[in-house]
Amino acid sequence: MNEEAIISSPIGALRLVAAQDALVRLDLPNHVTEARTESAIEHPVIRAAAEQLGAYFDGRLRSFDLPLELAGTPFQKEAWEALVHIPFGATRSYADQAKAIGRPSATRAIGAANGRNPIAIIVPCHRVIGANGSLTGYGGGTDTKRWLLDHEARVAGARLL
Amino acid sequence: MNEEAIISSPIGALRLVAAQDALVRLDLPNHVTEARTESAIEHPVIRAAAEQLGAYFDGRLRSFDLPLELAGTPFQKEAWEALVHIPFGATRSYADQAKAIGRPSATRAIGAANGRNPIAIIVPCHRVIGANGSLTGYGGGTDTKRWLLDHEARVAGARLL
DNA sequence: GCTGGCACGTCCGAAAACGGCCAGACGATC
DNA sequence: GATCGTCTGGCCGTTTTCGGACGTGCCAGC
Repeated sequence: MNEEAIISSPIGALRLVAAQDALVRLDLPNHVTEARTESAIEHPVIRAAAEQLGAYFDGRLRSFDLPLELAGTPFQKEAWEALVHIPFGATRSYADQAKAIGRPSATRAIGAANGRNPIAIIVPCHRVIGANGSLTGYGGGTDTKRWLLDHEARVAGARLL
Repeated sequence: MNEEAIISSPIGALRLVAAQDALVRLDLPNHVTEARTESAIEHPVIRAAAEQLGAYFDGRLRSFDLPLELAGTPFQKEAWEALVHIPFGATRSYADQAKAIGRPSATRAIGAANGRNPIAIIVPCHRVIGANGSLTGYGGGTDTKRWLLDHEARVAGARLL
């Protein structure tokens, strides 16, 4: 029922999964075990996602525009929804995100929800860091988190010139 | 995703549900609340089931041949699988059925599993009765259970003539 | 015919454990 | 004092675990 594709990126192989007409999942390299060779991409949503990801890594794209389908608890959906509104190149603390959804003290729950974000990068859970500036953690590994943040900072900075 | 139809029968309205290319559910009258009028049956599996049920109630069919999809726990699937092997017109005790799947002492669990049989009549949980011959119980009501058993006994007897 | 003990998988609710946290308190260091 | 680690207690949704209560039963014993 779900269609799947693996594409390469500067941070490694990414797995994209689409159901019907929406993207459902984007796994980071450390969760992509399958060493399947890339094949022709049939699914329109996956193809669009692949293209936008390419532009993102090239520094040509700052905000994604894709149909997403986020499966989770009501709380998780709210949390992920809040993530999408964090601008490219910016960061927020878990407390900020908690406030944004009207549950100022649910900071730990936010951490847990972000950890379950099914669509990495596009739903930018990497832009959420500790209130003291530490990276705290990332499903794809903190090194990947740092890479993404550095990348966005670099691109955002270059644009200012 | 699932297609559904309601057909009439000598014991009342039956609800048939099919998913993809297999029958998924058959509800007995006492669980069919909806008073929907019968409409044209589109789904091939539902149509086949309706035809075979007609033949069954007419005494022309003794064993069903339909693609079934039984959703349940491993234990339940085993239990239901055992049901299908009970011949038309025959009865077994819950203990018999328990032995048949290699768990001789799980008689009460068998009762519970039969009570959850999603496809009545076709998966003949009505052919299982107490060790002492009592009907004990039936999702569709013991009167319906008795009707089905009488019907099968009658048809089976007639065939012997 | 009725009663009580036994057996077994499943469901359900409650309780506890588990995180990608945070603010405040406390020393320690410079 | 200002800054920086470290530690502590509290916070919150989710998951896991656990215990008890069922239910289409059966058998022995009265």
